Amino acid sequence: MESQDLRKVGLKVTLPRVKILELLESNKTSRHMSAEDVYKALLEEGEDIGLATVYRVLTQFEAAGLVTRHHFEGGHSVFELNEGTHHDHIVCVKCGRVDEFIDETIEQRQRAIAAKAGYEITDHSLYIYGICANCRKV
Amino acid sequence: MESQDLRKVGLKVTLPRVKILELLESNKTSRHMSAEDVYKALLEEGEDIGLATVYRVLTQFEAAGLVTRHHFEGGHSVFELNEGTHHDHIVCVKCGRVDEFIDETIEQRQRAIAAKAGYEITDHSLYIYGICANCRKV
DNA sequence: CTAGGAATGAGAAGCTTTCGCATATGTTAG
DNA sequence: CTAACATATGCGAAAGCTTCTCATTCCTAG
Repeated sequence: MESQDLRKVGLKVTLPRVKILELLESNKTSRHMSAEDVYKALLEEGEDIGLATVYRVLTQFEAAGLVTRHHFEGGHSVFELNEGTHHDHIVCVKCGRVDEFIDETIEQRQRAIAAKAGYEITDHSLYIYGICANCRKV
Repeated sequence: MESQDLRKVGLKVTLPRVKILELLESNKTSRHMSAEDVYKALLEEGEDIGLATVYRVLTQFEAAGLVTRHHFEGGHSVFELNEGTHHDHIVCVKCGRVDEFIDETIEQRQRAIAAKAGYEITDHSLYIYGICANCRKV
């Protein structure tokens, strides 16, 4: 029940917010969508939701911890539904395949490094780029 | 001798390219400069180099492997002179300060993760975002 | 030294993202 | 259940960063 999720994080249950959350949860397209992707997907469903609203809602979702914003190359952001567990990404530079992983050792080291440098961590991003098994076969 | 570096990578030796390379190598300001930073620094030196040229030159330097482009939060890029050694970054989200670090444990874990997932690593990027000691004082 | 192709500068244009404001929509008290 | 209020939306305009266009200027090979 999405509306509960929204209420829980203190957001009014409005049609755009519900539709966007449904879309992200439906996972119809990809787990990683740009604001533009979301906007177009909604249009195709016949939902008339403005692009500005998509941005606003995604930003609110991010603030509420429902989604994570990734800064990919090309100067635009993509959003990904949070499903409880933090994870990092390993991306195939040939086919675009994305795998996710978690490594507690790395997490620990990051915290240690930040502490030593005098930073209070707000976020971090780790991307490994490589060629996946499939693409190497060819 | 910068002009040699430029010739080596197949770029004509022009005043803007020399000045920008000198600036990056002089390390006068910071190791990590946005195009705007470079533009302003050149203006202060009395060099009348257009912003468009700065972008063009930095993009060419990137293609030639002289600099690396980083995509930071906030939607802008910063450029860093390549000097052989790999390192990762920790960025202050308030003041934009950037520190660098190397952690062999993390490097090892990354290699292990990639191997397990069947990837052959080509590259990786790790950014830690946080608030630096200075900004937390305020 | 000269000619021709490449690079530059200035401003316009493109993209993503945000803002402002009138209107429409949830929510809550009655 | 309804009404009144605060909040969210939609639209267009605007802001920031980056790229493009094109006339002019600058390297470099001959």
